[in-house]
Amino acid sequence: MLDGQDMAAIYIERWNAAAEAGPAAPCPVRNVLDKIGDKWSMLLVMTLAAGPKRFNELHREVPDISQKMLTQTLRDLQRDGYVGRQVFDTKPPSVEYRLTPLGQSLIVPFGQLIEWANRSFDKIDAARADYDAR
Amino acid sequence: MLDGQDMAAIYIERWNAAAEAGPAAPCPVRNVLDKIGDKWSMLLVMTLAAGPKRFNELHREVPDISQKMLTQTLRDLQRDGYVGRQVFDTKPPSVEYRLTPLGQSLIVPFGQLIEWANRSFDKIDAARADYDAR
DNA sequence: GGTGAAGATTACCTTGAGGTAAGTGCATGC
DNA sequence: GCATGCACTTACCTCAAGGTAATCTTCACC
Repeated sequence: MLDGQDMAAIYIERWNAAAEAGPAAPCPVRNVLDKIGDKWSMLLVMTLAAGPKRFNELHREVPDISQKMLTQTLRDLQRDGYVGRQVFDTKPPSVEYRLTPLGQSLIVPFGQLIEWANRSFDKIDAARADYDAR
Repeated sequence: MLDGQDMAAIYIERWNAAAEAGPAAPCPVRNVLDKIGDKWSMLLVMTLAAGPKRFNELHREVPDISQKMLTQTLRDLQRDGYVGRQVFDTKPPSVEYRLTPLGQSLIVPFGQLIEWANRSFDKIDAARADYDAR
């Protein structure tokens, strides 16, 4: 089992390798982190964790997202292999999105992070209040 | 032990609660994810995982970052309680940054994610190549 | 023949993250 | 007395993420 510092080393190593290789070869870890940082990707992944959903069904469950961003985020997730898209030849055609095995495997470590965030956010809040008081 | 779907539920629940409460109360989970998504925060945290470092020492280890962003990112991390800042009254004064216990505790789940990213990036690459071929 | 749903695409605009470059105050080394 | 290192700060600029709103196509329904 690796500990925190080993993970740190992996990230830094990848980052530096990518930096040397130039902008053409972005850091693979950053690649994943960018997805996690963006506003909708992980919310959609988590919504799909409950099972496959259709386009408008997703839109109803995540009403804040615009149609444009829903389409675009789903395309990105599909391109990276997190989500599969299946068109059914009904009239009008319906489209179903579901997590791929890769997408499902992300839920495990990502979930740990959610759990940490959930456990820690009052400490963060306290730290902020403390900092802002000065 | 919670499974992936429970974590999903936590995130979605927090998100919706924040959405209802209005923009004044942002989602606590998003808060953490935003830090993870930004370009420098986690790279600095991981760099500090090896031990306390001074300002220019950090700058030397992460040469791509600008002074402005280094200062700003460190301030943000300090505000959220991830890093501590200690000034030594030497001449010229030297400043040391180190992870707090909170910062150290983040390394564990974040490290899991790094490990996942590291294991999975060739699958992602393959998915992209496949997608782009069409 | 007008309306509405499904699953998008397009043009346009705003905001903010992050980069560049220069300056600051102080002290030591040459 | 000039340059250099430390730890910043400030002004300015750029670019891309994401929002809004309108439009499209095909079919079913009334």
